[in-house]
Amino acid sequence: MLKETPTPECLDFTKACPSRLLFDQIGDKWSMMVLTVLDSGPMRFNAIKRRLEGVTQKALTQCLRRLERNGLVQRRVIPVSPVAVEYSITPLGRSLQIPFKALYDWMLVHLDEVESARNEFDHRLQG
Amino acid sequence: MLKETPTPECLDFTKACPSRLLFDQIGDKWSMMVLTVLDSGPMRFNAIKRRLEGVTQKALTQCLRRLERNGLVQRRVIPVSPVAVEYSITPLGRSLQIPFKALYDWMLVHLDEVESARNEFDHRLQG
DNA sequence: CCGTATCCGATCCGATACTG
DNA sequence: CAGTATCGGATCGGATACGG
Repeated sequence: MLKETPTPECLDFTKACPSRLLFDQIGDKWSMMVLTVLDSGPMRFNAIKRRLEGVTQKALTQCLRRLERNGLVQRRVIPVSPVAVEYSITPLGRSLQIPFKALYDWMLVHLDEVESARNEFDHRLQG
Repeated sequence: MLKETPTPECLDFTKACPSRLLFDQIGDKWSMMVLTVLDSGPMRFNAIKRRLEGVTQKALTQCLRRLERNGLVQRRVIPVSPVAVEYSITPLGRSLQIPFKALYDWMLVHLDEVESARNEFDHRLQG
């Protein structure tokens, strides 16, 4: 399975860039909000669902599975009837909140700039 | 256009969460790598394309347009023949690199943990 | 309550062809 | 060189129905 060797100035961002391995998993619509919700404490499935207005059961299930698979969330089945399932954030997931909050804060600070850039761009297309 | 009022404990993350307005725009496959590449200096279209192995012309064009629209990248047409187009990172785009690098560094530090969590999860499904 | 299974339309994405 | 236009397959995402 020989691979072509990229030239030195042609870094293979596709496969080598570690950020891909993260962004692919948590850059989706709900992951970060789920982690934020769980950061306040363990919560059951439908409780999370109620906090994320607009999420469907399917989407939330897939999201929680992926977070669990990546070690960011823990799933615990409580054997009562009907069954209860409690989700909680792991230490790994909690540590991710730090860099994510930096991104979140950047957005709060620069949202106005971004929006005016969008308006200007969209206006140039019309004018 | 009256909206239903969410209960206090039911925050409307869908529409109110500012992180969505950012993640939707730069959480895609190539945006962050484009910004990283441009962080080293202005570059022409095909030069960027060569640095990002695997990107198609269509994907790169769309990505650069979106970054330009959000004020993170500037596009400059140089009127020679055949036409040359130079892309450069804006101060706004450069400032985004700071929180992004925090996320990138988190990944470098915790990649092993994430991967072993994945292996364990995938193995539980089989076993 | 907490899912899984299925269907189906919308959307993405790459490949290809063409243009100034 | 730097795009635009178009097409078809793959994938996403919601709605619905059903099961432990």
